[in-house]
Amino acid sequence: MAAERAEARRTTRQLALVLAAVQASGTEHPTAERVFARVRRDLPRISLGTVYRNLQRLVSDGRIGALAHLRDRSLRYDPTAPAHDHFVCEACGHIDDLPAGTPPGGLAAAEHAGHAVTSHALVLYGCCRTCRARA
Amino acid sequence: MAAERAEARRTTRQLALVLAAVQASGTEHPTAERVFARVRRDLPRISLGTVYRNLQRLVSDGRIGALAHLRDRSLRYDPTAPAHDHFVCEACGHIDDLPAGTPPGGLAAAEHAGHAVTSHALVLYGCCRTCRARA
DNA sequence: CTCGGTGCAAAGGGTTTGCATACAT
DNA sequence: ATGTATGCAAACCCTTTGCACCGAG
Repeated sequence: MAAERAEARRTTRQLALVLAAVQASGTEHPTAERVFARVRRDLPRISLGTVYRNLQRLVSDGRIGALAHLRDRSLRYDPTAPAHDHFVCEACGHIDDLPAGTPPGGLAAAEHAGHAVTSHALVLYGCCRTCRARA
Repeated sequence: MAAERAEARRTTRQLALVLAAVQASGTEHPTAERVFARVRRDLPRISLGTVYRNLQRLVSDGRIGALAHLRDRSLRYDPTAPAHDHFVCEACGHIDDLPAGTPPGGLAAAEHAGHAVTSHALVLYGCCRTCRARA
C-alpha cells in the first residue's frame, strides 16, 4: 500500500513542479485540476495526465497526502503526508486540517467485534469560524 | 438537506423494489449496480437510471442511508438511515456497521478552532475478524 | 385525464491508459 | 544508448439527464 520499490525513477521538471504546487497550496487541498492549473503557469505544455501520474507517485512515495473520502467524493491532495483528520465547512467549502491526536471514536467497538484497526479516515462537517462570523 | 416537500410522489413498483433490495441487503452495503442486479430479478425491464433516481430519493427521504466516504470513492447504500460509522476490511472488502455512539475524535480540536461541527463521517480500516482467523 | 415516473440512450465529469516521442541517466 | 516519463487523445467508469411513453392517482 506504500512505495514498494524505489526503482529507476527519474527526476523530471514536471514531477518537481507538481510537488512544489502541492507543497505551496497550504490549506487549500487542491484537486488535480487545480494543481494542473498552477503547474501550467511554469510549464504550459504539461498535460493533465502527467499531473495525475505524478500526483499518484508522490502519494505512494509518501511525499504528499491524498484525501479521497469527502462527501462529494472529490479527490484532493494535501502537502501533509502523515494521516490526519479534516474539517469541512459546508458553507464555504474550506477544508481545515485537524491534529492527528486522539484515536477515532468507534475504535473500541470495532475491536470488540474482533477487527484489527490499522487506520482510519475522519471528516467533520459544519460551519467554520469565518462563515460563522459572517452570518 | 432532508426531504422538503412530500409533494405528489407516486409509489411505483420500481421504488418499492429498490427499497426492498436495500433493506434486504443486510450488511452488504451494495452499490447501485448491485441493487440494479437484484431488482432486475423481479423487474427485468427496470433501467439503471431508474435505480439511481429511486436510490437518491430514498436517501433524501431518509428511508435509507448512503455511504460516500470510502477510500475507493465508491458510492454505497445502507438500510440503516441514521448516520453511523463503518469499519472496512482491507482484505475482503467487507463493510461492517459500527454503533453511532461516541463523538468523533477531532471534535474538541475543531471547536477549539472556532468551527461548529454538525456531523461527521468516520471509516475505520483494518482486517476483520473473519480474515484474521483465516490467516 | 394528468403529470410524475420509467426506459432508453446519450451526455457528463473526473481519472486512467495506449502510444509514439522526448529526455534523464 | 536505454528505457522511463511525457503529451495527446481516446477510453473508462460511474452517475446524471433529455425525451417520449407509460401508468399511478
